[in-house]
Amino acid sequence: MPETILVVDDEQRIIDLARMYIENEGFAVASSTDGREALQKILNDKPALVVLDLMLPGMDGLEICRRVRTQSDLPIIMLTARSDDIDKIVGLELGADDYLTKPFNPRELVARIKAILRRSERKAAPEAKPLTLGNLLINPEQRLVQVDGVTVDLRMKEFDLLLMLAENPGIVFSRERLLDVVWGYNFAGETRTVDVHVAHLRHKLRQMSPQVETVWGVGYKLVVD
Amino acid sequence: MPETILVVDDEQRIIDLARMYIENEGFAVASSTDGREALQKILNDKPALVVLDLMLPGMDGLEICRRVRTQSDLPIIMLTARSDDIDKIVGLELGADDYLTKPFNPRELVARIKAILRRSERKAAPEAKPLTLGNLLINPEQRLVQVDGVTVDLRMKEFDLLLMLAENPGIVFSRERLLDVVWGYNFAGETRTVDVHVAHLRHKLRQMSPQVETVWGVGYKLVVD
DNA sequence: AAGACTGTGTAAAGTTTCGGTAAATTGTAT
DNA sequence: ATACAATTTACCGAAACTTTACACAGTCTT
Repeated sequence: MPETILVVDDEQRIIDLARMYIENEGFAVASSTDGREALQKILNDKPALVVLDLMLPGMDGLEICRRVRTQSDLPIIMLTARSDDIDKIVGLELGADDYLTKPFNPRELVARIKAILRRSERKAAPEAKPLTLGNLLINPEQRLVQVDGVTVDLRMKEFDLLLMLAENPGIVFSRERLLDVVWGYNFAGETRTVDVHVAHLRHKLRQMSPQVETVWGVGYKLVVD
Repeated sequence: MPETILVVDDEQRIIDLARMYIENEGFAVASSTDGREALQKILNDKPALVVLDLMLPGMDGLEICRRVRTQSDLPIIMLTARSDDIDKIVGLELGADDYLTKPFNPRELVARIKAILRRSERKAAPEAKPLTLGNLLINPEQRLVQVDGVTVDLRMKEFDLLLMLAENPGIVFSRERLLDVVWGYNFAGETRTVDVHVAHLRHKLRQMSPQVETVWGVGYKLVVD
């Protein structure tokens, strides 16, 4: 399921233009021509980012920006008609993430959307410290795995899966839970996928002292013995 | 024990960003989003330097700066949203040591922090000392790179990229992270840009013993073997 | 012990990512 | 303004990885 970008502008023409380019990049687009309605949609559609015109009927962009900011740090790109306005907005420091003057280049808009999402999507990596479990060593920031000092090559999903299990030894995770965490909450595929990666892990980590155990009918856990 | 830099800004996003790069240079980071709290922390945490946003809730940056100055000559770098403001501040002569306009380049911020600390004569943290890794030599001050004593011509981005990787050998960096550090956090472009520069590096540094490795689906790292 | 259900292993199909080349764009110096 | 250098974008084919499919093996229930 693609991420949604909410575009708020009183000119339908602008919305259509933006929609064309944004959808072309694989995002979904929601839109509104009215300030109040926009606030509603922010709550309902849970957009990943809002493109917000300064001048709006209902409630102006500044006010919306301010209100959103009291609630969340949802990324906002402000559109203004005159470049003077940018100084004004920036001066107010109400926490928009970027600014663009009309007429804007749609490609530029898309580039900035991507840049901001790239930044804000950075997964909070809580534990970056190396981790030892029996003869297993995991260094998250190097994405390095060793068993008895011997480096084992793991692929991305294998590593993420092992890390998840190893950070919580003994804890049972359902396949659904593992999909949520390792694959992302919007993963649409089969839970069986997890099984395959567990199989790969077991195969590559034969010599590992903590073992990936199956909890029948429930999921998997890592046991340290 | 590392020196502490106190970062004061009302936007948590900015703080997080600054923290990432400053800590990466071996400093500790304290932070505050509120003016009054900041004054407290200056007393408690005894920072070596303060990065201070002009606009703040609680008490604005100018006032804090003024108060600190009555007590000590703790180095201060002021952040402002508009370049106009700098003239204003400088006019007030309240003795900040440097100024930076938002959006700022995090590398630039770090560079100025180091410059000021160096100037203020305490033995500053990890200096821009030459760096050796296998048969690779990097001298950041001269922006000089040698492999087996043979100088290699690198372009600006190539050098910055290599330096980032070489300062943290073994650590995996996502393209996003590299864009943030080398290109600046408001770079609005493709992540693939990184790939091209990595390709150039590999081509120019065939003989280098540490190698730039691809971590599939994640990013790049420099491995020393 | 049979039947129903859950998990494993293997391989093929599908998808994404990456590296290289070249073209387009931007920046810099003449 | 023009030429040259550096950076960024575009695109394709290859490689790496992921997911699906399916037959078989194991486990639990009655």
